[in-house]
Amino acid sequence: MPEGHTVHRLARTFSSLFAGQTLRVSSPQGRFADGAGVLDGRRLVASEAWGKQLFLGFASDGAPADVSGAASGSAGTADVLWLRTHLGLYGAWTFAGAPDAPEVAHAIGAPRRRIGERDSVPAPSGPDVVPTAAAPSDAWAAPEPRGQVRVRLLGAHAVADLTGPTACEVITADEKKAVETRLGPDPIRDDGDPDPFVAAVGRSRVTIGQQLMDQAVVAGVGNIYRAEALFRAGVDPLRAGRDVPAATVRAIWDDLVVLMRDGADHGAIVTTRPEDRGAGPVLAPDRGRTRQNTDGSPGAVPSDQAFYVYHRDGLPCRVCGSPVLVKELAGRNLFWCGVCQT
DNA sequence: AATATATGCAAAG
DNA sequence: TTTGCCTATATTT
Repeated sequence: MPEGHTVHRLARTFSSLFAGQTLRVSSPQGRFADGAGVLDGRRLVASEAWGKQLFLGFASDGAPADVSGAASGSAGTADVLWLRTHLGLYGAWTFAGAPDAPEVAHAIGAPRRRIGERDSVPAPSGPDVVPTAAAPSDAWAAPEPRGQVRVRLLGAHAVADLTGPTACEVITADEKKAVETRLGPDPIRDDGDPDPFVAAVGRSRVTIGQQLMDQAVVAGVGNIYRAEALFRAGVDPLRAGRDVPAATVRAIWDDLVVLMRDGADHGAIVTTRPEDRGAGPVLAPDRGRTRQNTDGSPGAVPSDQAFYVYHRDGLPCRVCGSPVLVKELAGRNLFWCGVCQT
């Protein structure tokens, strides 16, 4: 459910909460017991995102911290093990922290009702407070895991719980490289290169709508960014990629860079231009569906005005007024305006 | 209590 | 192209 912006935001959150710390790693649910045992007691030295993949690098305790993950080639990278996670449709990380922990969103991932403020619990002042490498400035105990927690990362002043991931495994640097090799460029990453994206779209008869969802073509785009970027570009999702001018494909990339980086910064997807948002409450009847990523702080834009076409089927197009269309394509709902997008 | 739904992916047919 | 999987939440029976 999270698209790439969410995962980049997670990578930043892990850096700010746990960078350089020796972590206790466990699997309360038990399904990741082996992997947790391997990582337990190691030090977090890197936190990276590529598309929807999150990579957390763990060095054996005592290795120098290098959370940028940039110093490849230096001694010490060899013994880094990586925790690769992918949230899939329902995965989510939830966080809780001591009062002195950096402020983070309570939950990042699948839409979750906010449970309240931080789930921090007063220290039991008993002997069973888990000691951590970097001693917390004051006593703090992590809350009990709630639900099916596959992995729990416990640091000096914060805890992160993962539920419902579609992927969760410990891999080597070589295996990480292999995963990255089959991913397309990521518009959020500084090293994201538009050329392979433009080339891939242009050489295929597969519809541009499907190609935007193909993580080997472009990494991090999901159903919302696909629908919204194509609307903003005025491109019919059902057009064959090779029939879309390269300059238009390149413009879509440039737009994705802006939209997705903004999403990563703010924690919410907003694609509407101010002039296209309704002044008052938009007539959209509430169909009981989540309209927007709920991670991070709520943006200034009401969630029912954040999108042009995503989940707006049957409602009037914000630009031309004709009803927004929906169709199932390759198992996912595709939303678009049949008039504005050609 | 059972069912429907979700911003995803990959293996099987 | 279809199926299976991972989970929490809202809606319906």
